[in-house]
Amino acid sequence: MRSPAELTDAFRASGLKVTPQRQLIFRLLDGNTGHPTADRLFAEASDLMPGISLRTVYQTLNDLAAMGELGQVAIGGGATRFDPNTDDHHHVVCSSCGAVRDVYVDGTDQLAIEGLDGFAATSTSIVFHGECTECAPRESTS
Amino acid sequence: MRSPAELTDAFRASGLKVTPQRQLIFRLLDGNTGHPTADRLFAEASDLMPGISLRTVYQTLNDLAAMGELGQVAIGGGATRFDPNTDDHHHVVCSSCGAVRDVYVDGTDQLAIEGLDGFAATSTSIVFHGECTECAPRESTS
DNA sequence: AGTTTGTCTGCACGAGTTGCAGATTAGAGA
DNA sequence: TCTCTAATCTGCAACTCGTGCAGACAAACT
Repeated sequence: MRSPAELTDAFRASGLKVTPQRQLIFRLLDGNTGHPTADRLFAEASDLMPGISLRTVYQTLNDLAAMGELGQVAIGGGATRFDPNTDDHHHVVCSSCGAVRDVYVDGTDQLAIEGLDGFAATSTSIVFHGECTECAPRESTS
Repeated sequence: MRSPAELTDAFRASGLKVTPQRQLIFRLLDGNTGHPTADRLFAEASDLMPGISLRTVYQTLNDLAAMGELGQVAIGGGATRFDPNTDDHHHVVCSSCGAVRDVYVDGTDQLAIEGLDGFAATSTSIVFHGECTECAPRESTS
């Protein structure tokens, strides 16, 4: 995702208006590596701008995603996770707490895919499941 | 997923009962490569057994998944896709129609993952996105 | 066949997300 | 700066996917 200032220009260039609500969301996402849900961002935004609507948060996130400035991580189950990191990367998800972390994977071009059968794959998303350091069993201290 | 007959034994061995509804669902899943949603299976089941409840379909699918007989494919967006194929495999999803197909990927062990940072990854799921042969632009015949 | 215990159905509910409408405001032009 | 128009905001209803619950029912052991 580009910087809040650049997004401001990009929004106007697309005929979209730049409101205080949107600027706030730009700032909350800028450099955010926590892969927040819309609800989480709404909570953070509400602290800084009481009265902001959840609907507005969704609207802005969808706009950003449509512009390709924001990724959406499909882990199964709960709410959509948003990711301002638009680099070519993948994710690890903690099976216990649901934490998501960016990982960079090398060697995806060398994968031998069998069974494509005419299907043209244009992008790849890899999700690793495991346990984060917080949730990992610490020397079985039970 | 094992055969309907084997599942019958496995269910009973787990203290679960084997009902006509469950047997029907076993049969609908047996060899099914369409990655159906619960709703889709409910529609098919309803044709063969009018009056069957969607709740029962969910219940049975969850039981099968808990027993490890059924996989769940996390593509973003819609309903959960169920997959009776329990081999070590991955998926391609058509961006246009949402069709899902199994693919076998070789070389996942050679992937170099950077940024794990203590995170212990125990399983990997890869989803390729692209267009299926049905949806692919056919020589731009427009 | 009788009894126990899990299952079925139908419905209400809950999470996550989107559609809609009226009030509001960004931003271009006078 | 004032005006105008189109985009946006908020609040609420609605929608999708999935689960909890309760009473009727049936599988399967004895």
